[in-house]
Order: sequence, then structure tokens, then C-alpha cells
Amino acid sequence: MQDNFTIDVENSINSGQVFLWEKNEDYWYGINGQDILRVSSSGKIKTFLNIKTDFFREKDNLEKIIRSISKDKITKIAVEQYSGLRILEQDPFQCLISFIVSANSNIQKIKSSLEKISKEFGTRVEFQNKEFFLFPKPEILAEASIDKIKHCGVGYRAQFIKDAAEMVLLKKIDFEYLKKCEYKIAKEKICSVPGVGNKVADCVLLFSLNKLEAFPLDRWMIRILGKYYSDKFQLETKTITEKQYIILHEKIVSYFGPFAGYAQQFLFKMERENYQKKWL
DNA sequence: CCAAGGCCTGAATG
DNA sequence: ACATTCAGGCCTT
Repeated sequence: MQDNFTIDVENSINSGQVFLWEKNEDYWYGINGQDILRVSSSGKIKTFLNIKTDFFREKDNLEKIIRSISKDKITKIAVEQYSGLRILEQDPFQCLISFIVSANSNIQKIKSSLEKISKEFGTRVEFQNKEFFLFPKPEILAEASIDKIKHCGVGYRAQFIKDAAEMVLLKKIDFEYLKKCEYKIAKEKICSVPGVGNKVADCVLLFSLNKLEAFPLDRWMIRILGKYYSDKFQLETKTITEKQYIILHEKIVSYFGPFAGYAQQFLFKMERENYQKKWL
């Protein structure tokens, strides 16, 4: 009964896209902005606010996307091995703060910091007889004291978080607008947030703003490109400059196509599993 | 434009 | 033990 396009909830959540998720018996529970999602192993969602969300992007035509990104042996293997892996569509503000926190860090610590932020600044609610803390609203983080934010273990990123929250509050960053406009415009805008460079911007664009051509290039992806694609994208240096990032991204999109972000997610997942890296 | 260095933090490594 | 390195970058000089 298992077709090629069944959602693999476990692998989708455990792929470095989201952090405030916990498995409890048969369900995954996750904070998504002001909502909480309870997801069954088959991908059925019940939410705290009782609203419809397309968290697993079921609007996407996976058959078409997979056909489009399967350009070579490596992607074919990754897609086959993790066929149920999905790009998630999460709350943009939470996503923005999450990836600002992620810079120069690792999954376990990102998770711990975000949990502290939610507990310190978010609203406590009960859902399915369990206690949760929603993700704090922009106005709360914009008004918060730097010391209190630092206390969540985010260090120098505290000021970035506060400033980012203020920009969202003042609509200098308008997520609804960014969702509609094209990749380049949205990227430029999101990069104007302090603490947001190319990599963080691409994560936010791909995981919350509907930009499937975003292709976050972190250390892992650079490693993967060097390992499997050195013939296609020559990487001279280990750390890439801003300009190199832009050029590389253009080459990537012209190779993988408009759904390059999906290719990134499959490759990233595969490589980290090969190295047995831990997830949530 | 590019390269180098600093930065919070906590777990892993020597 | 204690020092150093490293982890899913970004910013300033």
C-alpha cells in the first residue's frame, strides 16, 4: 500500500529543518509559531488552534519535483533512499529566529536554546493533556532584555534576535509579502536582518517562505558538492565568500532546476545519515 | 572585492 | 584535570 509519495514523518522532522519537536508514544508534537501540531506516523495533523496547515507541503507535485531534481546517480540514490522526505512549511518568524540561533552551532544546542526561549518568553498552554510553550510573538522578543535572551544560551546572537523581532514587528520584514515575491527580492530583504547571511536566509526562504529554489549552502552541503559534484561545481576554497555563494547558487539552480531546494534536502539528509549525525 | 579574526556555548577530543 | 577544537555563520576590520 506504500507508494513512492507517502510522507515519511520521522525523516522529515529529523532533517534539520525544525527543532521544537518531540516524539511521544505514537505522535510527534511540534511548536509552530502560535500553534502546536500533533502528527501521526502517517502524517495526519491535528492542531491546537484547529486550523488547516499544509505543513508537509502536500500542494507540491512530488512526482514532478523528483523527476526534475533527479539529474544524476547521487540524487537518484538520495531520493530513493529517503523518498518520503518533505520540505516543511513552518511559521516564518519562528523559522527566522531558529536559523539566526543556528549560526555557528549544532542541532542539539539550537534545540536547547529554542526551548529555553519558548519557556522564558512564550505562552504556556495545554494540548492533548500535555504542557507546551508556544513560540514567543515578535512583540515579546522585541521588548525583551538582552540579558534575559542571553540567558537562553544564545550568546552574541541575543542582539540579533531582538533586532530581528523588532523588524518583524515594525513590518520592515513582512512575511506575507516575502511569500509572494520572487526569490531574489525576498532574499535581499531577509539578508538585511542582522545575523542573517546567505545560508540562514536560504533556510528561511526554503522552509517557511515558499522558495523552492533556495539551496542553503552550509559546511555539509559544501562538503557534499566537493565530494560528488567537483566536476560540475569547482570549489576552490573551503570557506566561501559572499560572491562565490551567489555564483555557486546560480550554477546549482541551473543544474538542479527550480526545485533545487528539494535536492538539497535529500542530499543533506543522506550525507548526515551516512556520518550518523544525531537529530532531535 | 577578499582574507583573517572574533564571537557565546557546550560537547568532544587531546 | 585542563586546554583546545569544533559545530549546520555572520560581521567587522
